[in-house]
Amino acid sequence: MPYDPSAYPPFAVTVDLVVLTVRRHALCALTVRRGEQPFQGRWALPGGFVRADEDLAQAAARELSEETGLTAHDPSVPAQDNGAHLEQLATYGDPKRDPRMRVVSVAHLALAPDLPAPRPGGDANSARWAPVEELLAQGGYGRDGEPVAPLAFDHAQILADGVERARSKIEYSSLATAFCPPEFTVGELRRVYEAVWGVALDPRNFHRKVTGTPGFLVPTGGTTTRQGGRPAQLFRAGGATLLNPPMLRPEV
Amino acid sequence: MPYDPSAYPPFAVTVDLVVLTVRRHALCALTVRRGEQPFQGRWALPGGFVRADEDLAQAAARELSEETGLTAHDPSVPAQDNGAHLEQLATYGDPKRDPRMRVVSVAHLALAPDLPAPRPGGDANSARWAPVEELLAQGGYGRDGEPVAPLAFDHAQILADGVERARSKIEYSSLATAFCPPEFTVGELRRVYEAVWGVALDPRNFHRKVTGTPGFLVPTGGTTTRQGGRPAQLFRAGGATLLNPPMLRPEV
DNA sequence: GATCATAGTCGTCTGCCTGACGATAAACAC
DNA sequence: GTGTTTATCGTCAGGCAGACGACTATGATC
Repeated sequence: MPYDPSAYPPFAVTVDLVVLTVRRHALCALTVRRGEQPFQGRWALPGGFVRADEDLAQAAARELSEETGLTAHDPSVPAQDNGAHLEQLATYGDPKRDPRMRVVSVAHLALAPDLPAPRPGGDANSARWAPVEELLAQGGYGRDGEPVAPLAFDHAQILADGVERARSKIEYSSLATAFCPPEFTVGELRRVYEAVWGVALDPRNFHRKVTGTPGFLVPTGGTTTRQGGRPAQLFRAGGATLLNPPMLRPEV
Repeated sequence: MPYDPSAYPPFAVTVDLVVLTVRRHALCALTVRRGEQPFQGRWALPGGFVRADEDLAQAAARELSEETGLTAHDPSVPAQDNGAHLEQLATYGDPKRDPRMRVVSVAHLALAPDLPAPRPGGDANSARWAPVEELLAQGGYGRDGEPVAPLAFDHAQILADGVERARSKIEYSSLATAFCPPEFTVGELRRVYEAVWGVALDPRNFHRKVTGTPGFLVPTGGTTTRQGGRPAQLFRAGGATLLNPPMLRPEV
């Protein structure tokens, strides 16, 4: 198989982002409204072309910053504030996924704490956080009864894969803290798990589990009552990244 | 961000394969000798360009077939014979990973049973199964005392990622059976786990665990003594793909 | 201020799973 | 027959998770 660099088929390479957060007890994804054909006016995942001198991770971090203002965590620096977790998800390269030309998209998954407001690009109507439940309800209806158009391109599949990755990854890693602000309570962390998994968890067993896992949570000393009820201890994420034994997602 | 299809930077897209098998109690990977610059004469992972009308998975399956004669399992058809497991691993796109041009490589992971002989391409000296331990021993020495040159390009990183994926995936899935022939004994399956993880497992506890997990193994009724000792029951892989609870990799 | 609702935290109990390991079974080599 | 090898069954103790009772500390309401 002789290697002829001039004979390779030309591709465009993009990065698409599945940016997840937890808002009002629901797992939400960032979507942007497409301004051009194809799929004009439809919602899509944010993304863009990889530049000629850019690594894939750099391109994903740049797109994330452009769309949300978030900076990506450097994985080598564990306990960082004000940043999102960013990792490569999978690559999608069906020849017909973009009708215009051959585009291979390297999807990335970002997990972010709840942001004050969707500030993407400055354009008001062009971006929003939408519950993944609505986005993935194919041909269904949103919470307000409006019919929901499916996402552009193969973005519904990409989103589904990203959500599944997030759901399984918070089982055996401490990634759920990426959805939380720098300081958070055990109850807030539990509501993250409940929103991502879509189940109810026993507060007592959850508390025992997360406080008993070494390196998962570090108490800051402070307390808060922002959730109402008895004041709760505040924690920061500990250094541990892998939970052993893992959190178990309830069956059924 | 206006979308200008004529302004995208041109990329070449390839698939690279991490093909793993278990031979003589060791986890081995398929490597091919490079015939051209750069890295001429060095060992590399098999791979090649994605064709213009090909899906990424199709390209990976085609390369796998060309190099090994294996056909890839269709994941939608569970209990298939004479095929390898094939899944996407990750995508590598550092701008400098190929000195000639911008190449993005979508790496795939294939798990295959021990093959009679490496029959890649027909060229004798151009391909071999090598223990991953030797391939990843950076600047180390192989089993025969010969110094080992590291793999070409970033293939050592790709191989390491593939091995780690395989090691973690046999924990919670039934994928270890992909390393076994269609019918196999509990002891043979245990040796697969031992080779992939590089640890020794208790035969009695292992036997209890795998035979007690519903859907993992289906007895065929036959027995064999091909491993010596008392005849062992033969099994086929059951329909279950996820093991719950998982096999636990021993600590340290 | 008493009462209530809400959320957080600590304990107990039971069942399941795992790791350590003894014992037996069925083949082959000599 | 004896020894060696591998397979398979059993036992026991420790750890962890699910179910759930009890108590604590706030703010809201009357």
